[in-house]
Amino acid sequence: MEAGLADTALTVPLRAVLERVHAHGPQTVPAIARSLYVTRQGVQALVDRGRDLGLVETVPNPAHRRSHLVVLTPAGNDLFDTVRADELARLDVVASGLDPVDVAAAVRVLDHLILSLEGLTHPQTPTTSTDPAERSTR
Amino acid sequence: MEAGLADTALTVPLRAVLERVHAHGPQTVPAIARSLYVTRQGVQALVDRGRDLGLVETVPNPAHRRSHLVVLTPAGNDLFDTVRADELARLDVVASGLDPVDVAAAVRVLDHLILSLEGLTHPQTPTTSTDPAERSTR
DNA sequence: CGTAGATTGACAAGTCCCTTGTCATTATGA
DNA sequence: TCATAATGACAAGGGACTTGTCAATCTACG
Repeated sequence: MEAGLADTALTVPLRAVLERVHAHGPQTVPAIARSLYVTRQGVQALVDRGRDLGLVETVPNPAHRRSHLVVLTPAGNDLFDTVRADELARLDVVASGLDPVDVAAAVRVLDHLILSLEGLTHPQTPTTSTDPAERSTR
Repeated sequence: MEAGLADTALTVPLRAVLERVHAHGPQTVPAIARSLYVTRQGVQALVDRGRDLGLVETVPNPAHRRSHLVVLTPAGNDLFDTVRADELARLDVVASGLDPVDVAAAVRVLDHLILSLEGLTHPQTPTTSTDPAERSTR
């Protein structure tokens, strides 16, 4: 994945933030942090850099006066689409040697691992858990 | 995995170095670095810390006057065994909900991914490639 | 309605891992 | 033998993450 980011100003964690906003729409910094299993302070630094790069911006949040929503700018959206297309092109080469049945099984295993490890390492609130719809994608 | 290291002086990368030496015996720093896809300088720093902790030591290398071999001390070996046992205990809980057939398929997929991505990102010498026997373990 | 507790923004200090770069020393192979 | 590659050692720097703190805001309950 890093290879596809080489020509851009993105890093892997920053790409993860963009992906999250791209897939789930405007969110607050703490919401992104919870979905990525890191602290809000760390995500805040990534968002700040994304804003400096003109890839994201913060808009008022009707549900909270101080906690703004992070959204993609047109430039950020375009860049993410480009990076994503680049990754998929590389993946096609890799996928050519894979059995779709095996891939489906692998997805089941990894989904189970994510859920199990989530239970092992974060045995608290199951409320803000990761959106299951995010997994099993492609 | 990090959870199992919480009580120890280990970090995830340092654990990886110990695992490599544990599984493949005495090796030079550059050899470990190649197997982990990082630079020898980075591994050298990890080995230095491992030595400070009394977990590894360097012994003369009959094949090279300056490039010593990294080996586990008894303390390092014991600690790794303990950590490993701890991890397996946790894994048993996770594995209870997994279909062995799916796991086997997942291993095939991941092996393919490792090899394919290795080809994509390191399109050079296939000589010092990762030992295939290391994968598909348990 | 008011207040206690939780969440959030903002700022700070610090650690860990990894990178690139350099130079002298040692190995390797033509 | 000699050019090239690999290695050790030292350095500088960056990126990501953590913990800690305090004030402002939100939420829920009495």
